[in-house]
Amino acid sequence: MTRWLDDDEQRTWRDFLAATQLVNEALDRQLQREAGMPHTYYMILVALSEAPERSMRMSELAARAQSSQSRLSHAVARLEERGWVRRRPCDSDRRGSFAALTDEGFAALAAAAPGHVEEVRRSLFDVLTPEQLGQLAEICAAVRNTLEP
Amino acid sequence: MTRWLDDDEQRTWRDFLAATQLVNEALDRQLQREAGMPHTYYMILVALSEAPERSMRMSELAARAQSSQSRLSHAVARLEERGWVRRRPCDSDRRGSFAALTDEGFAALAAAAPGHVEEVRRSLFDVLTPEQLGQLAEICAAVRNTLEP
DNA sequence: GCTAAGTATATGAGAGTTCAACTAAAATGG
DNA sequence: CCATTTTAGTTGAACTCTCATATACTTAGC
Repeated sequence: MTRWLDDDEQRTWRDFLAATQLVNEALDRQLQREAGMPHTYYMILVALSEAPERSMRMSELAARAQSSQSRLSHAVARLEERGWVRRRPCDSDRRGSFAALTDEGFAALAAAAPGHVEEVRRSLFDVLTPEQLGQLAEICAAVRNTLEP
Repeated sequence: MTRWLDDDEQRTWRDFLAATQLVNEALDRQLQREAGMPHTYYMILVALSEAPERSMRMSELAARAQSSQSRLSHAVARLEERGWVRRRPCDSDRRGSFAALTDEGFAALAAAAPGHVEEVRRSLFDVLTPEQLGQLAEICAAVRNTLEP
């Protein structure tokens, strides 16, 4: 009944798990060490920094930062404590709220970005040939398009 | 100074993050829902099940299950509470200890495996062409060989 | 309009992870 | 040998994540 993985598939799967975990751990450690934040927080700041007025509705932000709403809510609470983000109510829909990046938050992001990009290159881009990078792009796009709601 | 990512690289990077996260979340949800354990626990059980006598030193187990020692220690404590794993001291090195999969643990693993493999296929293997799968295998192996200690 | 259903967000508890510190036992090396 | 350093493993605290639930508002249906 079950279509088990053959040896090749097993190896691919385990390499996939190992590789993606290694990349994610490298990212998280670098950001935690040099910027005092986890990667998920960094993604939230990035998303906000790219929005008009550096401000966005919470649900929109959750989507862009690839976060669940609950996770985002907790995270923004912490970011607010640090003064990096501020929440404001939404006028047109009184259930909603906006999260806005503060100047301090933008500064923290700007300070973190170079080290982060370095790490991204070190742990992924520099490891692959240009051809492999192209292949990876297509593979990830395919997965994303299939799995994303 | 900083070599920022160009637009193509940005897109690749974000697709990579999204895709790997989607796969990991799918795995974790499936296992949590149908087997009551996170994927990290599953990996521990798998590693043990493949060892001689279904038993292994903690450090070896940490390496095989891609876990930090601390994480493993906590996890095995929980697995012990469930009766899925048992710890025994090591004779030849009295600092060390073995973790052994119990029959109940093996049964839990056997019960979880089919649904898990299904999910692996659904969220990754079935999405890709055979060619892409080969490419992914090489990419992941390259990353692993570079980043792994 | 008024009720029912749906949406946007928050919140609390429980569980897992990390990091730094700690214990204990081996290996190293004068 | 004895002192130092390394290794194996555990532990507790702080933090993040998930899941279920709660709240407040909005939209639909009648």
